[in-house]
Amino acid sequence: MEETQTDAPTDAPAAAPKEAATPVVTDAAGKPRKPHLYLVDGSAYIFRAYHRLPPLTNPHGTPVGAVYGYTTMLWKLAQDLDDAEGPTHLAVILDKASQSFRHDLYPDYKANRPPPPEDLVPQFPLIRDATRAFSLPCIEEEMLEADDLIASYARAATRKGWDVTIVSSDKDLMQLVGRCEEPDDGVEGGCIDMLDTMKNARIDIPEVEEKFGVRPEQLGDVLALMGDAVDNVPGVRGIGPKTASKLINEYGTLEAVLAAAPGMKKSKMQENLIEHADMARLSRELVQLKEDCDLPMPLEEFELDGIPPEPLAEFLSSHGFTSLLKRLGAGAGSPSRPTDLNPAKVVNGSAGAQGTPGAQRQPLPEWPAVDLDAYECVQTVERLDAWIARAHAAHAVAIDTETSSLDAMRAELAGVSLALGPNDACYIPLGHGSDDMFDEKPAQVPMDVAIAKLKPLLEDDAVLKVGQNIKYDINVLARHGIAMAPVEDTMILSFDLDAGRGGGGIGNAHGMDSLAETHLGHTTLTFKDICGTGKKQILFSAVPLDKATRYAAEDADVTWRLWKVLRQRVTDEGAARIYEHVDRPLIPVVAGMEREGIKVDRDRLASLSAEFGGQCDTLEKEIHELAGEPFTVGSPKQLGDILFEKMGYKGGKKGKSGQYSTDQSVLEGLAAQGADLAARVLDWRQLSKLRSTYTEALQQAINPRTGRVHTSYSLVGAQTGRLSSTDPNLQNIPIRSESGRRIREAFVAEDGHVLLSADYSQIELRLAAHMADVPPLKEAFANGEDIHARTAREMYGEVTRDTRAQAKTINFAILYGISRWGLAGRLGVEADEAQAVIDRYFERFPGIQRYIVTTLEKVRETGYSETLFGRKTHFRNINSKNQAERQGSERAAINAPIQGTSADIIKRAMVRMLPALADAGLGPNKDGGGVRMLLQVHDELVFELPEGDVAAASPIIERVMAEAALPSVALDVPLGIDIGSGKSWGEAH
DNA sequence: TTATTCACG
DNA sequence: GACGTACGTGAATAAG
Repeated sequence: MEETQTDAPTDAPAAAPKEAATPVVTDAAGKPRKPHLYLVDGSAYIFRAYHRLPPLTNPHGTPVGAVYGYTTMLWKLAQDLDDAEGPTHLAVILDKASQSFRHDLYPDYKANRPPPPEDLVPQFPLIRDATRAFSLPCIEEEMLEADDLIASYARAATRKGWDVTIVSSDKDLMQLVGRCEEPDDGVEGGCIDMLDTMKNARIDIPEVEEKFGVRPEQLGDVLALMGDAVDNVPGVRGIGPKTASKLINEYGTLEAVLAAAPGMKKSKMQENLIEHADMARLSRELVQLKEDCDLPMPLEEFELDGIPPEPLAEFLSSHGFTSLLKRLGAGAGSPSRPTDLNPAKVVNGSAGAQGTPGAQRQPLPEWPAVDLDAYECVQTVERLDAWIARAHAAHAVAIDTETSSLDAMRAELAGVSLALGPNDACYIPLGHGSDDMFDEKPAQVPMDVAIAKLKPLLEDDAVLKVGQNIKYDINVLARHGIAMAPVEDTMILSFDLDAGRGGGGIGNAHGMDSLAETHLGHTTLTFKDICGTGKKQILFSAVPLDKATRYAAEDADVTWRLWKVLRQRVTDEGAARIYEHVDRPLIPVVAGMEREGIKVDRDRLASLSAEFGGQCDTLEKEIHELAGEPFTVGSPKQLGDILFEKMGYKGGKKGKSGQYSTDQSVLEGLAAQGADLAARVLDWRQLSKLRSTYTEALQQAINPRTGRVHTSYSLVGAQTGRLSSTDPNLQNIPIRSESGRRIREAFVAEDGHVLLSADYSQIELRLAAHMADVPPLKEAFANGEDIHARTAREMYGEVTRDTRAQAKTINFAILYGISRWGLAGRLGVEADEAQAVIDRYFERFPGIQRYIVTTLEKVRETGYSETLFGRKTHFRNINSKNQAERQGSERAAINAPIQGTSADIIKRAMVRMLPALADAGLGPNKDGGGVRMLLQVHDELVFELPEGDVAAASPIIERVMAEAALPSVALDVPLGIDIGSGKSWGEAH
């Protein structure tokens, strides 16, 4: 579609005859042409380009994705010079980052607008560079927004009889579309239209009418009524685009609507119209474009008279835009679009074509209620083909798999549901019917046929697959040979928006049932409703098809709706940076790690189990003897009674349940007083824990099919952004105690392979030193010093065993939000002495105190904390009247930015790791060679690789981890990485 | 189902 | 004057 070649023999995209400027513009054939001014809305463009284009970086590491998009757009426009509709004059208009007269009208104007993403900021000046490289004029004025300059230039040009095209898709500017001017001297008047270069669509009167239902000259009134959340134009509450255009169509103008309001039928809307009439009038002023600005540069200077190739070539090469550079050298040809556009955006632009009118901006009120009877059960190949064809056309499909198990590595596929829009969903049963050969199986498309049909759709780069926890579906489908991509996940969208907010519902805050309730006001069927619970629970494949269709298709339908709602919010609320650049790309990476699994030595676990079990038995007998009676050692209640009632030890503390506490610190206290029984119980507890939680459970966890243990990571498990691990939890395998450490020896590599462990050393303290700006700590890290020793030196002037240990305790206490009592407990001193230690720490490191104060101020005000990469964590109780609750939130809020930034960094490393290894020829291959990433334990990554590849892989792993914050964040401290390898995980440490 | 305890970072 | 004492997790167990 962009193959329109110019026939101009040029070495630049568009080189008009390079002659002295003449008042008459000529076309390629030398015929006079009516001037046509193109006004490019540069600022708006780069925001859109940023969100649509991949995060490219130039050779200097500067992000340039948006600049690249901008450059190709200018190239394309300049190319159109010889087109009858193309530009004869062109200028780029930019917003100057400052106040405008609208802020005087309404101080909150644009107050809601989130700051631009951090990797977009460095691209703003580059936009000017790019414009200059094309030798095009670039206009920006203090106190004026780009829209006003564009309006003023457009009017000035049409008065001269020029045609004008505004290159933008801004709805405010659409007010100008179709404006024509009859100039005084009788020359033919000029008209205004718009061009959306991303959709390659002209916007004229019919397009505006279609979008807003009113003529462009009425649009200002509609915009005033509906308001604008992004610019914070208030509008009238409860009135969206549909209602606004209906009202304007009915009454003609905003003033007429407001005047008629008292006589309208009583309704919430009518009340709002009366109550917010002033807001509507103010909004009208805010959306009014200023058309009489002074023009900083006369129109004539915008004439396109050839683009000198040298500065352009220099610009292109300095940013590594080699394909454009090649075209420039080759003389002609249009710049191509980058191939890997985010399909989500393509879909957003064309959603209206699928019979979901108005499903873009404010979808909620437009959608019909969920209708369980609207869904189709797909039982023939013909119907399956039809759904697949429609999904291809829609470019986005919500998908959900129904299976026999929550464990993706063991689950049997029962069916797949798809949704293309509200109530536009189906269920494709594939494994229904019991195994009883006398039962009649329902008609179904055979599994292998359906898989073969679905595979091209689910692997198509141009079709986005949307799921709720789609990592699960990826892994189920991977076992049927389908590598589903690209994907989006409504659960993760919700997490990146609302972590810590609790979602509103009970239970899993980001689970579908609670999301449907909060965002759609809809109560979904639950799995329990369909399959029952407990002993009577049945497999999904045994559910009758009509019931199964209602449940499964509803899930896909709801997922589709949630996606529309949440995806818009992610863009609007500034969560796109963390979602697009960290969490979304992590999905397939973590899915892959889960499928890899890790080998454990069953025999070794079994013998450890036996050993621990034997020791427990011996201890138990001794304990009963010491107690003078048999009792359940594992019962804290019975143990408490024995110790504090029967044996009369002092120091029993009762909790709120009226029970004595018998936790580790209590038993250690008793043991120190010589209570043998307490000491034995401590040993018993340790061994019993190791046996039941690890040596026994891990044997059960070995997958019979793969012979390995596959954990499941939750990407939304921890409020701070950390992963969590379940079934089994491989993030809490023992290491601190000697007998615990032996369990790690059972995690092993395949023959000829080794396990390699790479972990960030002291990453949270390093981040604290950076974020709180603590020069001595930064210096210590830069020099590779022992950080706790340095802290001791700073605080006490000398480093001894004692002062270092105390410094270490304080360093950690700081990360967790300290209290004098907490520290006193840890240090074994009185609270006032602990307070003195804290004071001393703050005195030596005032940055830390500053960090705590400013972090809490921000959280109290906004309700959330943020990591260096923009991940938000909300704290509902930060202003609670309940002191305990509030202080708990404060401690968590101090910790969250640090723990969360650390989580962001290792996630970024994980996303980059396998591509970096593959680039070095160390990618996984079919015969078990190459490096496989198996586990993540918060600050550690575990790999399995051929013994001979350790030397080649280690420096790459180290570099990717050490540089994971770049280019988005440049830390003041180096990130240290410790690497080790061996036949087992224990050995690798 | 809830509380307690303890494994990890 | 009482509150409850370090952040973030998941699993097993006893007992209601």
